[in-house]
Amino acid sequence: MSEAKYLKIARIIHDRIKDGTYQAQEPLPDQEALAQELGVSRLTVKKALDGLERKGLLYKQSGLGTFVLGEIPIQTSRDTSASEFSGLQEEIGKEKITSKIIDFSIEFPNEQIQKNLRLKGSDPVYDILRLRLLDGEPFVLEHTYMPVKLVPNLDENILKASIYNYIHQKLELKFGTAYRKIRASKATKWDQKYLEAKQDDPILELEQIIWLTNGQPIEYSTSRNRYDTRNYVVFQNKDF
Amino acid sequence: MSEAKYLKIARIIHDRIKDGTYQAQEPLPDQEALAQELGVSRLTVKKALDGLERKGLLYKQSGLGTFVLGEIPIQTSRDTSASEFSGLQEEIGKEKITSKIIDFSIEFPNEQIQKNLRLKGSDPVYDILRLRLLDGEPFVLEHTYMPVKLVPNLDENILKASIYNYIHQKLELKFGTAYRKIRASKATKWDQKYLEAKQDDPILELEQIIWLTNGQPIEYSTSRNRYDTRNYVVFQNKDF
DNA sequence: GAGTGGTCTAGACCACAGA
DNA sequence: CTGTGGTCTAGACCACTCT
Repeated sequence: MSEAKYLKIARIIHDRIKDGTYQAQEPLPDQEALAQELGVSRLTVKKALDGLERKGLLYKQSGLGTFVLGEIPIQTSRDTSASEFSGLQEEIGKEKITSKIIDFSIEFPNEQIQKNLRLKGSDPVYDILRLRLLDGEPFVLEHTYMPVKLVPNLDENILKASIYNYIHQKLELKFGTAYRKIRASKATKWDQKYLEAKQDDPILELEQIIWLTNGQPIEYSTSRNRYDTRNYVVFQNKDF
Repeated sequence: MSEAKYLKIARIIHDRIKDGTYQAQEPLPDQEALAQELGVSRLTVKKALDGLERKGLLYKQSGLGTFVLGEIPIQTSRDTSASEFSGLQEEIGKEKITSKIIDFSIEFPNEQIQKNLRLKGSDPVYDILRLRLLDGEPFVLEHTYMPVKLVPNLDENILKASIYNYIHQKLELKFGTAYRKIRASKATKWDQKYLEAKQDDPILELEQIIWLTNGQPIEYSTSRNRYDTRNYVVFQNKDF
């Protein structure tokens, strides 16, 4: 089975919401009817609907039905989901994002990095400082630590392209979970130099640890964003 | 049935992780064994584990087992989940949070508010500006719009206590979904006055729309946080 | 009472990891 | 090959909403 049925069903219903077959604020056919129509069990339909509910496309009311949520007024195309694993290139587009390597070295981790990446002092890490540019304009300053043993043979060509592509496609590693902390902070001298932030410009900072599906921490990083070009978005649903 | 079985099972396993019965990085008993022990079907156990996985307590590896993730190094008690509906009082504690009402009026909504709350121009809204203090120190400046028809009889006593308590317990309304946008911005004169922010202090801003379980928007609000006392946290899991 | 979504079961088969 | 989690089914009962 190449793809789970419930994912196919979810895509079908997703498409129907997008193309207007199911209208905003209007109810979908009930789960049993969808199950019949699509040739699966009701539970499989429910699982598909649960996924779409988490994504914010619909909501369910026990006893009443399943409804299309409709457009979210404050949502814009510039919003960055805080719940995605994709790198900047996949998120925004390969053509638009370029990277400048400011620093790239291999070192032994200090105590904080050891703790965050669950390493010994003798396990070397990459220490990567990259400036990411959007249409040639400074966008994000990323400081990334990764264990060398998990990401062998990292080089400048990969850094200039996409680390995530290398990890996912070449090394075939999969991200499992991430803990992300978002805060505002003052512009440092580096922000002023590389992001071309003014001294009193705020910075939107994201600090995160990413784990592989096998529970190993693979990345500890800090992203400093220009305040005028980026925000993070969270969609929250009861129960989830 | 007062509470779903899978929620009880989840709590039991949660407790076992907390009290060290299941150790970090170690596997839990397999789903079938847990099902036998706890007297439920395997699917019910899986549902409980799925919930704990979303919360970040454990991760699963198909073919291998279910493992305890363990402590998250960068997590602190000050972290505010960006995925909760609770108000400040429930989050931080009734004793520590006080509120000062800066402005409280009823008005007809402008176009933006009409769109965000899905209202007509003739549907009045509350326009509430509150300063929330933590241990007497300025903490968050909240600007909230709510439809009058959904939240009748709001008054200053409620605003000084907890709006969310009133909505949930007195009106018995339930929040269903929320779309939250987090950004950094510069301190305005109001931030300087009420939050006692300096002119060049950054502000951590959260803009959100909250919907009830029946799909009606009940709140559009903007929270301006002092940068040195608050951050938002997102936990992300593959598939979820 | 009728119709909806939520939960739960027993049983089956699949995909995947490791010996 | 064995053991794990992932998916799927058919059928059942429950809680909830509205008429």
